[in-house]
Amino acid sequence: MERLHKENEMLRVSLQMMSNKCRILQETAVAVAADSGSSEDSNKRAKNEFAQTKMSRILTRTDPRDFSLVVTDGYQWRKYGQKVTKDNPSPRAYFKCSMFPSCPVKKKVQRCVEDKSILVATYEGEHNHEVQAPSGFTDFQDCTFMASTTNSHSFSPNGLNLPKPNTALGLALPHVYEGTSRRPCHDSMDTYRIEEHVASLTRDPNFTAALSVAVARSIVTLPDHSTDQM
DNA sequence: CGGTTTTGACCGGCGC
DNA sequence: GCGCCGGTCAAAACCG
Repeated sequence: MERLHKENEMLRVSLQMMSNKCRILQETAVAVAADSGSSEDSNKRAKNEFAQTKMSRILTRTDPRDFSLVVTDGYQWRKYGQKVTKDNPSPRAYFKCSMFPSCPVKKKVQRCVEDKSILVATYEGEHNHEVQAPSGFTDFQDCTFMASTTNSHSFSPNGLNLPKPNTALGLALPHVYEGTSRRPCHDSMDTYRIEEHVASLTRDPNFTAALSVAVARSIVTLPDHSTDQM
């Protein structure tokens, strides 16, 4: 019984967080537009990178007072370098996936020039393993939204091999598109569509309902030892 | 003690 | 060829 109360509370908190994220997503779509126009050179480079390897980007809004370069996404990362780049005074951190020694995935994390409260995480490659089950459901909550190069406008839930519990959330949350091999990063029309899309979603009571279902399902799919005892 | 982070050095690609 | 710049290495420090 107590567990049920806990789960209800968890569901309520999760829903609250999801709706917050929708707001964040809307805010950040604007930030992306501002950021993408900041450097032509980096755009060119980014375009080449996107064309050559499977890359994706996650934008995370953090506390402006928090200067750490940590983007929680369910994977374990080992930092192997940090560098201050020319076009951004904020240092860029380099991470490798440390869950599997053979996993080729790399991650670069840097603060947005325009809005230092936004962390831009660029993922390179694909994980060749499953993500470890998070110690708590909220461990994934910091992973706000993502841009998959393989499926820029769809609601593909697995752009980064996210685990099953997140799949439902992936279906509910749109991905922020930032760039593909065919299209430039500073596609204002895309940003506009994202904003429009998110705005409509946040106003849509059906979306909220869908979120409830998605969150509920994601909790159900988590291993629940309570069933052993009940 | 093992894993992670920090940080200066090094390397390779690219533009001039 | 040279210099700049981004990315990586590796040793030392740090931490649980």
